[in-house]
Amino acid sequence: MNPCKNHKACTNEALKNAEEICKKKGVKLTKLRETVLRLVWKSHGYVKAYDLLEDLKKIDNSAKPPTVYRSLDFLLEHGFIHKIQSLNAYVGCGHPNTHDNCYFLICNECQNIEEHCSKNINDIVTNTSEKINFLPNKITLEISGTCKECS
Amino acid sequence: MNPCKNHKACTNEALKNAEEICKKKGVKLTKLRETVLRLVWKSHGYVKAYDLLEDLKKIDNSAKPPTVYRSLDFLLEHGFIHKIQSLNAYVGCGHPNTHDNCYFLICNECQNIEEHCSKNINDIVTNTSEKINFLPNKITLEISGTCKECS
DNA sequence: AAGTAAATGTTATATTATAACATAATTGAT
DNA sequence: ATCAATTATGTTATAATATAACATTTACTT
Repeated sequence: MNPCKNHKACTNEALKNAEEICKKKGVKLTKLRETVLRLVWKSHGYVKAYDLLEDLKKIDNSAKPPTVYRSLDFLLEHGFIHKIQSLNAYVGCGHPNTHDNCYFLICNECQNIEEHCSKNINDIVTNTSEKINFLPNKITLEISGTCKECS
Repeated sequence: MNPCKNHKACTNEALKNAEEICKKKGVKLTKLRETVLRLVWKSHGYVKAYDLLEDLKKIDNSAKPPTVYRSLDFLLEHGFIHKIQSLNAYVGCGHPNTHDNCYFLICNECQNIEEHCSKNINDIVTNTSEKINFLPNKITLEISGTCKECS
């Protein structure tokens, strides 16, 4: 899954997108936040907060849990990463301009995560919910299984 | 949401179902497991593991985290409860014989959870996944929002 | 009754995340 | 440029969630 030809390019694009969006929004992608985003993007797999912390410590030994969680919070808030609830893990967002209607395919073998967006699925969920007068706010859809390459 | 007329009846039915299914499967719904299941069913809302632990301690002061988690594991394994991944919480399953294709509507106001099943949603997810040769194994679909009564 | 498997008890610790307060950097108004 | 305010980061401590490892008890099988 996600056999990207050139992962450095993926990462750089993600970083560039984040920069642009921050600029547009008037928020700051500080050095720390950028570093954390880069670390999240070290692969197309998911990363765990305390693994990020270990990675950060290699750069700045004084890093502590809040260092990581604050950056993660910022990155989540602005849609540069997503949290995978079923794994307590984080993954970079490949299309941070439109982070609606997303769901995640999680390969149990290679740990890679593919983010998909489907207005279709989103509409069905929304319609079904509204039929019973439930007003949906946030949809968490995570599908674990085995990806093409691993099966 | 879930304005059940008689929650005692809900609970008793859940307990009865669990008993029957255990009998059929040849597994044991021990006193402890039954107690935990009853505690999970104290409402239609979700419960947190350490709240259950507090509840259990009122009955048996020697209860400890593994006491709760082991029972939860058993109840999860046999489909008597579900884990709500986005909340790290647990909720009773209202129809434990057929716990496929389920998703959860979580009201942010009243904390109640309604479990729904839709072969429709499940099929769409499955088809969409398979189109890209992803073999789905487990689908986590959790929708938080506001229920009819709370909106 | 003895042996085995399953369940529970118990201690300790791992993992994930946040609260609370201190300091530093940045911004914006004067 | 300076001060005040805001934002970001540093730091210490601890809360919240979950499991590992081993001991004991209970239940089941023969």
